[in-house]
Amino acid sequence: MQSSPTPKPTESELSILNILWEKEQASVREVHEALSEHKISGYTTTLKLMQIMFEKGIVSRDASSKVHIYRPNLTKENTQQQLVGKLITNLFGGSSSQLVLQALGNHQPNSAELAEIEALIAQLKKNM
Amino acid sequence: MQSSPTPKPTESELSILNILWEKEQASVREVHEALSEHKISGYTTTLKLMQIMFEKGIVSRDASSKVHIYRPNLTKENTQQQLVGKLITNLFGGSSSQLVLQALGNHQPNSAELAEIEALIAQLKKNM
DNA sequence: AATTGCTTACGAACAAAATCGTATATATGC
DNA sequence: GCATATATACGATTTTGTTCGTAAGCAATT
Repeated sequence: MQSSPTPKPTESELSILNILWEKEQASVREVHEALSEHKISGYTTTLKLMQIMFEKGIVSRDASSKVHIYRPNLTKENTQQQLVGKLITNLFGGSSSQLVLQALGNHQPNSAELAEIEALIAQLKKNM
Repeated sequence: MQSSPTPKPTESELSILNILWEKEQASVREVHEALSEHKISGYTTTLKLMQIMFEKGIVSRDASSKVHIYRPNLTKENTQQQLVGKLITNLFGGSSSQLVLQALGNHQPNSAELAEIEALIAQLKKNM
């Protein structure tokens, strides 16, 4: 449809976005806390990253109180779509089914998930 | 099982790997030629990238003749697996089915591909 | 042997991302 | 009012990736 309004987030930015998506909104402190579960880096590093994301337009923030509150500007769904699309193009020769086979083969879903996938496939076949 | 022996290839490196996977092996000139279809950059840029990939262990090369012949050290399958796994972890909360639904929903496969996917699903169900 | 045309080697410049230290503002409790 | 704690701002550094210019080697042709 149209080109992406914001450039692809970096890996660090993605980590932060994941937290913002989960919490809906958060202060730098909260993000940093959550981030620290998996990664060790200074508070000001997280701060700086989030400031840069703000400059890039990846997040917005409410600066009306001392503690700024950040919100994601990208939806998780759009970002997933963008990155999956890139992966399909760059590594699967544009074939989504190749990606699907790869994903299913190496990360077995449970039966409920399988049912969901089957339902979607049935849907797709109906619309062909 | 064990951590990745080679670090994740960059995007440029991935472009080169794609060509090497297709050709099985190639000189810098051949890679550069193929690369030029999509991207414009100097010959020495491609050369340098491939030299760095060699230093990183991503490719190996036969330097016995003047024109060095490069080969990929990573298989396409392993690299796909690695990157898909990362995507599932980083962006789909570890749920492969979420990725699959996303991929199928936004990049409709044809009926032959659908059949392939259904076959794999049948296989998976049998083994549960 | 000199020129031409290709090759690799290598350093340098540039850009982007990540990290952190320090300065400064502000609110709270004494 | 002052000290303390916590916040943002911002510059500096480091690391990684990308790009290219230039040098040097080598083979073939003249």
